Amino acid sequence: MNRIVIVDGNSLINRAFFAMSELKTSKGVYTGGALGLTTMIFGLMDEFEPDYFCVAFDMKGPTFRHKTYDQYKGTRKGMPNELAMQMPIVKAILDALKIPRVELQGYEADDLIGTIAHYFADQNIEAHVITGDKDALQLVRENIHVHITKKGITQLKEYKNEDIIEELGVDADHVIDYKGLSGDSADNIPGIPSVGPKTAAKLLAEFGTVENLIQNVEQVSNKRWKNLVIDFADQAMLSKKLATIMINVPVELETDMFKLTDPDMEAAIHLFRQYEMNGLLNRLKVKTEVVEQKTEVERIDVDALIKLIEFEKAFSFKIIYNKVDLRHDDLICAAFKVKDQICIIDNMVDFEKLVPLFEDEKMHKSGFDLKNEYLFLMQKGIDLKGVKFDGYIAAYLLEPSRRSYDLSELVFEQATVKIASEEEVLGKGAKKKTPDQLEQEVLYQYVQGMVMGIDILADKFDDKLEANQFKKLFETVEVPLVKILSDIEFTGFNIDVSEIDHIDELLTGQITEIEKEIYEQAGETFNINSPKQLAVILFEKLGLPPLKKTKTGYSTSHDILEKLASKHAIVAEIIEYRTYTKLKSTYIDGLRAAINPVTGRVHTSLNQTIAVTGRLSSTEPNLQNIPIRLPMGRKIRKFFIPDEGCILLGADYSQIELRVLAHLSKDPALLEAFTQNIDIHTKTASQVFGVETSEVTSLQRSHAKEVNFGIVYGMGDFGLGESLGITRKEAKTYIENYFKSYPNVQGFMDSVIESCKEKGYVETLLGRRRDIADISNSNFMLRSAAERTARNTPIQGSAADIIKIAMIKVFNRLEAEQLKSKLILQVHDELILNVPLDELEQVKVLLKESMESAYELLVPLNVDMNTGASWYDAK
DNA sequence: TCAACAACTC
DNA sequence: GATTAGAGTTGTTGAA
Repeated sequence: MNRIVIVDGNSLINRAFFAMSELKTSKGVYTGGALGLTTMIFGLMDEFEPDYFCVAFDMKGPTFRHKTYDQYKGTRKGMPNELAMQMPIVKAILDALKIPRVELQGYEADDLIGTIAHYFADQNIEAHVITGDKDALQLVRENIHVHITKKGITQLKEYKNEDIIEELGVDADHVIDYKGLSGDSADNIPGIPSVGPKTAAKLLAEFGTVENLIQNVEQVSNKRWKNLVIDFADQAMLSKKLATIMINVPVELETDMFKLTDPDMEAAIHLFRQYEMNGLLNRLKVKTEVVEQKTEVERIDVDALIKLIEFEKAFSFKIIYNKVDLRHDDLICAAFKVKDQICIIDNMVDFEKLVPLFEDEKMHKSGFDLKNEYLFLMQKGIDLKGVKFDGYIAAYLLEPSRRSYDLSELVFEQATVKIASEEEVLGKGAKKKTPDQLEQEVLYQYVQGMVMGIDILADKFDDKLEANQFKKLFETVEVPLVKILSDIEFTGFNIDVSEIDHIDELLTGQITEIEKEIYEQAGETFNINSPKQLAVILFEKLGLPPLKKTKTGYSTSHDILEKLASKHAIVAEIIEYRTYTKLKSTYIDGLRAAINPVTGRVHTSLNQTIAVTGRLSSTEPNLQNIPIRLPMGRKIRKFFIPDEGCILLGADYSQIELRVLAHLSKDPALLEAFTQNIDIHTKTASQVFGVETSEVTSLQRSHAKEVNFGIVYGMGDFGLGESLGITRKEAKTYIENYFKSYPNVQGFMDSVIESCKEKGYVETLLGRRRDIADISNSNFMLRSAAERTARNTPIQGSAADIIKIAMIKVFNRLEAEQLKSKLILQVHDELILNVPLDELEQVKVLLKESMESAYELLVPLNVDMNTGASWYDAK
C-alpha cells in the first residue's frame, strides 16, 4: 500500500527549537529549529519509507477561527524572533530536498493536514500525520494514522482509537466535542467553565455530542452541570467549531503534487554547509542512491591511446606523482581518458611517447587542478599546451566562496556519481599515505575515477559557465593563468642565505636582551607570547587599565599596548619584543624552512581558488606579506635576490583600486583627478579640509589617504576616528565631505547594494561573481557586513582581474620575444621579474606597456617601476 | 587537532 | 539601537 507522511511543520519546528534553542552557526545564525525539523524528516523517511510527503505550515495573519472568535489563540505569544528567522532556512532546505510543503493564507497547518490526509485516505493511500498537537487526534479513521511526538522530538507514539479512548475517555470522532466542553487553554478555546476532561468525558459518554447534550440538557442529572450547559451552550458550540479541523480547505489537490523525487543535491549540500549542519550533510550522502563508478571501462594500452587521441584530438588526464623537490619528482601513474576508453600508464618509457601530444596545442586537454600537471611536466622538460578545461578553476568561478574543491565531492554534487575520494584512498592527518604506498589496483581505480570525474565536470560545468557568462573569463584569463602560476612556482625566487644568517644573528641578540628587560620589569619570567599570561602581568600584577576585552580575556593587541605605552616602560619593550619575534619566527625561521634544498630558492605556491574576490593567495611561503612598512622588517627584503647576471624589476600599479572606483562610479571629480594625474590623496585632502592643493599639509594628506582607503573598505566614522586618533564626530565630517566632493561615489555604492539585493551577487569588470547571502538579512550586524563586502568586492575584484590580464600579456610577450626574463611574483598590484641585465631596457618597456594596456578604463592605468640587486633595493 | 589571538601584506 | 575596515597566511598558545 502506498503511504504519505504529513508533517505539522510549525508544531515540530517549535519543539525542535526549544530542544536546541541555543544552537547557532559560527556566524551567530540560529539553526536549532531548522536542524531539528530536517533531522526528524530524515528519520521519518527511514521509518515510513513513504511514497508521498508533505510538510504543512501556518501562515501569518488571521484565520477563519480568528474571525469567528477574536480571542482565538489570544494567550499565545508570537514565535520568538530566533525561531522566526529560521523559517526561510527550513523552507529553503525543504525545497532543495524536493519535499513538498504547503501553506495557505487564512488556514492553519492543521486544516491543510486534515484536508490532505482525507484526500489521500479516500484514495486508499495510508496517511500518517506527524505532530506534537493532540488536536490532530480527531483525524484518526481508516487509513489515517496520527503520531504524536513525545519527549522532545526523538520519539513518536501512534494513537489508535483505543488509545484515544483510554487517554481522553472519548473516541476520535468525539475529540471535537470533548474540546467543545473542556476547552483548550493553549489555544484560548473557552469550552464550558469548570468543565474539565473528566466531566467532559462523562457527559459525552451519556450524550455523545455537544449538540445532543444541549438538546437534552434536561436529562443531565447533576444540577450544577445542567446549569453550566444551559448558560454556556453557545460558548460550547463555538468551542467545538474552533476545535474542528477542516477537511475541505479550498485547495486544488493532486496526488502527484506530493510525490517524493530526487533532491537537488547541489542546493542541499550548499545549504547544509552554509548552516554548518554536518550531520545532515553526511546523512544526505549516505541516503542518496549513488551511481557507483563503473569498474568495467575498457582499458587500452598506450599505442591504442595515441591513435585514439590523434583521431579525437582531445583527452582528459590526471598525473599522480611523488613530490620530491620540484626537480626530481617521480611518476607513480597517470590516467588518460578519450571517449569511454581509459589508459593507465605507470612508467616513463610509455609516458614519453605522449610528449608530442602534450605539446600539441591542437590536442585539447581537460584536467583538474592542472597546476599539478604543469609542475610535473615542466620538470620533465615538457611544455603542456592546449589546455581547454580545468574543473578546479571552473568550480571556483561558479562558487568562489567554497572552502574546498574536492574532485570527488564536486562530482558527487553534480551527478550523484561516487568516485574514490582522496581521503578514502589516502586517509588524512598524520596517517595520510603517499600514493606510492597504495596497492596497484586501488591506485588504478583511484586515478581512473579521477579522469572519469573530470569528464563529468567538463560536461556539467561547461553549461554552467556558459549560462553564467563566465566563458570568456574562464577561457581567456583563468585557464591561461594556471600555466603562468605554475611557471612562477617552478621558477622560484632566489635567496641570499648568508643575508638571512646575518639578520638572524642581529635579531636573536636583540630578542634575548629585550626578553631579559621584560622579565626584570615584570619581576618574574613568563611566556611573553601568551596573551593570557601577558594580560595577567599587565593588568593584574602591574595594575595597568585593561582597555578592551576579547572573547577570552583582556586584549593585548598592538593598538591597546600603544595606548598604555606612556603608563609603564614594559609596554614599549613588549611591542618591540613582538615586532622582533614576529620577524624571527615567520620571516627568518619560516623562510629558511621553505628554501628548496635542491634549487636553493623559495617556490611559493600562488593559489588561484582561495580568495573570494578573485585575488591570488600565496603560501609555503607566503611572499605576499613580506614586511615593508617598518625599516627593521623591510630588511627581510634583502634576502630576495635576482639570479646571477640578472636584476630584479618590480612594477606596481599606482592607486589601481581608486582608479577602478573612478571608472565604476564615473565620478567626475575622481575621473578628472586621475586623468590629469593629480595626487589623489592631496586632492582628497584639499576637498575634505577645504584648502588649496598647494596648502595641504602632510598630516592632512595622510588623513585623506586613510579616508580614501576607508571608503573602499566601507569604513564607518567610528573606525576612521579610531585609526586617525580623532573624534568620531570629526571623522564623520571627513566622510561627509568626501561624499560631497565625489558625489557619484555614494550613488555607485548605493546602486551596487541595490543590485546585489536584487540579484543576490555582485560582479567585477570581467563578470566574476560573488554571492552575498546576507545582503537582505534582518540581522543588522550581518547585513552591514554584507553591505561592506558588496561595496568592496567589485573594486578589489576588478583590480585583481586587471592584473591577471597583465600577467598573461607579460608572460606571452616574454615568450614571443624569446626573452629569458621571468615573472617570479605577483603581490596584488605589483609584478616582480627576474631580468638578465642585457634584457633590462627591452623588458622595462614590455612590462610597462603590458600592464598599462591590460584593460581600458575611463582613466589611465599608471605603472611605476624600480630595479635592484635585491627586493629591498627595488623600491 | 583546532580555536583564538596577534602580526605581517595589498 | 545595534556595530564599527575589504582580502589574505603564518606562528604561538592552550584546551580538547
